[in-house]
Amino acid sequence: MTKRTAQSSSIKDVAALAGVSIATVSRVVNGVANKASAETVERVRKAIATLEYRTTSAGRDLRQRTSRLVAVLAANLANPAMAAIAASAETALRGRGLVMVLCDTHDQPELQDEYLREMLAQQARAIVLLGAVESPTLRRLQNSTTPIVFVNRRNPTGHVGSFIGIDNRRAGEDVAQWAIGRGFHKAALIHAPTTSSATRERVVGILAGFAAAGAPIPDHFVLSPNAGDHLNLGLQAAQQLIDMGQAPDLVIGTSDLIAFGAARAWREAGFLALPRMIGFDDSPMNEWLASELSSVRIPYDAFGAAIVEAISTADATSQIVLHHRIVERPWQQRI
Amino acid sequence: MTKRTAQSSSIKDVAALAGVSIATVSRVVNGVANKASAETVERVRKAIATLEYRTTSAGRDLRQRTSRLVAVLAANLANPAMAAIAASAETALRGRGLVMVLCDTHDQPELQDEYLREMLAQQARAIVLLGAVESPTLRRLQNSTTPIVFVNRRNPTGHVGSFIGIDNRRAGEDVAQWAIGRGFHKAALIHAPTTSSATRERVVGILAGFAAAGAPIPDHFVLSPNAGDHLNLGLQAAQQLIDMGQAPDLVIGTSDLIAFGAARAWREAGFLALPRMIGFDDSPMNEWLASELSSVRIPYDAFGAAIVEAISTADATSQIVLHHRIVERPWQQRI
DNA sequence: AAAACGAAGGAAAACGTTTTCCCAAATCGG
DNA sequence: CCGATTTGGGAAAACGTTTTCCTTCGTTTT
Repeated sequence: MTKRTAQSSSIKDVAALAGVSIATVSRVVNGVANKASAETVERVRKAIATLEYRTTSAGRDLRQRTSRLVAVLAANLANPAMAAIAASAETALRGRGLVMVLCDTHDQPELQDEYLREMLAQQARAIVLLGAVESPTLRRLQNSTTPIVFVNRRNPTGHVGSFIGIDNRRAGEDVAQWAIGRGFHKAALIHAPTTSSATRERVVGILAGFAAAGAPIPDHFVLSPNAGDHLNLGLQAAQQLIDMGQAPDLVIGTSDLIAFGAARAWREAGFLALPRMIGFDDSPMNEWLASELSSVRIPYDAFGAAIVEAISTADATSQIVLHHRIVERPWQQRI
Repeated sequence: MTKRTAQSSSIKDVAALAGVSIATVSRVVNGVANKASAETVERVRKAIATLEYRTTSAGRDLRQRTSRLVAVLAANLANPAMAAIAASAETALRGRGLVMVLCDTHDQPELQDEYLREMLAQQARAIVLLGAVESPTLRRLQNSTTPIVFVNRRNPTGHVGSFIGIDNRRAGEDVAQWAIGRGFHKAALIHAPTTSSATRERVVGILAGFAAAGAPIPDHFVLSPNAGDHLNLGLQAAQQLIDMGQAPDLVIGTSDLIAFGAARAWREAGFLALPRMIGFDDSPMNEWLASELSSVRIPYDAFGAAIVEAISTADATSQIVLHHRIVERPWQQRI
């Protein structure tokens, strides 16, 4: 008689069991004030508990023309720092009743566009670009009503958009000061292509920092191969340095991955003593896996809250600056 | 006059523009045969392109009582190997028009339950448990119609469920054989709690392998602390070994993270020469970051396709065994 | 005592699809 | 050339919500 399938129950079942209309159930669920007496609320609550009722999101989304989904489009999930930020975002979003959909754009404009379109069709509540790349659909999205948040890298289309990240220029300067203060005088800088604002600002900061101290990095110590991911990029740049017979006393990578790649070059070349290295991002695994790499730590755990704040506020140009700090790891001199 | 807001267009707009009914549009979109003439299809196609129409998922989901969402509940996203599997899953699912929702359960039953309930309310098409843990809701889900796939770890509730992973027991035996073949005779085994089938089977395989060769690992070389994550677990176990004055010539960890933790213990204790180590999983980063760790490689890239296959088939007990192989990395003897 | 108001709650519309019935026209089999 | 089948397509129901109007009381204000 009653629909007793394995299917979960709907608001109608709850209404029937509680002896009220579905409107009332909805209002109780959503906590609308002054719309139900204490006893009614109680009865509805009990019915909900009995039937283990949970709002079906499709119905809600359809009616409200929006969903609980928040798209997080990450440039590279293989980067543990990005994965850590994504994890932080997921926790924070859930705290607000939102669901994270995570995609890896592999830094490819076409893939990013495909995801953007798909997420619009899903009526995503907001879109978080964790390392955005310039692309047509992104450009067309500027005047959409869907909140877009740029994390780490600024809006690459030239328009100003909501941004969350550290002060990269300042971080670069800090690294330069740190290097000078520690007495390094033959630093090499390996950086990724400056298409991303993060890399660009870091490079500018580093060079400015050295220049201000009267110790500029010579041109032939600044390398920027354009091949492949950051790991291979660091590898190739370092091989180039080695081929040139250069022996820097410090290698600065604009990301930790670059530093990892560089380290591999020296290892493979058979060097026993690697130059000291410093990178950016400092993933949680560094403490365990890269115990000799110093790094500029970005506060991954703080990103989640910042993202939630950014998508909650109506301001599409809000800028949230998170604080970085240099994590210096001891240098193990091998005998 | 016409609804010309920033909102995206609906099936009605397409129908109007193409001069057909919404039913026809729907059929064209979904490729229903024998329901529209070639010219009609063409007209509808053009209208769709003009309006940049994309099906609103809420409407479809509501009608079909299911969604395109596939929930992936990972036990620990900080583990690069899990992140790699998740990335592989995402790509494969997208190829089938499905959307991945990624959650981190932190190996906690309560959190896993919370996610399970949420995903059921979302009418998730399927649920992928990437490292499941025993929990009440999971148990109650046994007779649900939603496909559930267990990856890496088998169904912890005792019921048999769809499984994807390597042959862990066999992998354990392979490691034992490898160790014996390489002449190690003072191996230490550090393993996580055997609540997970993966760990359990690996341990059994390893011990059986050594025993079969007449070279069993002595009890006091088998350690299984129960504190914290795998990194700390490895650290503590290794510290214990060091405190006991033991100097194994090989450390076997049931996961790479355990090996990383163990390595840290020796480093922090000031040892210049670490014991050789072998772990399980072999994340893509190992090649760069852990160039001396040998490991049993699981084929991360193969997981995506396997997951798609598992959730497509009706068989709720399908078992997909992926092939592992030992990646041996050279041992750099430091002078 | 009348008027005004707030509280409690129901009826019904609307959201965008898919899909089941229909029906008309065209094609086919004999 | 007639009945049967196929092809092409429309009308409308249904999916599960939220929310806008109403309506009915009971209470407060004049």
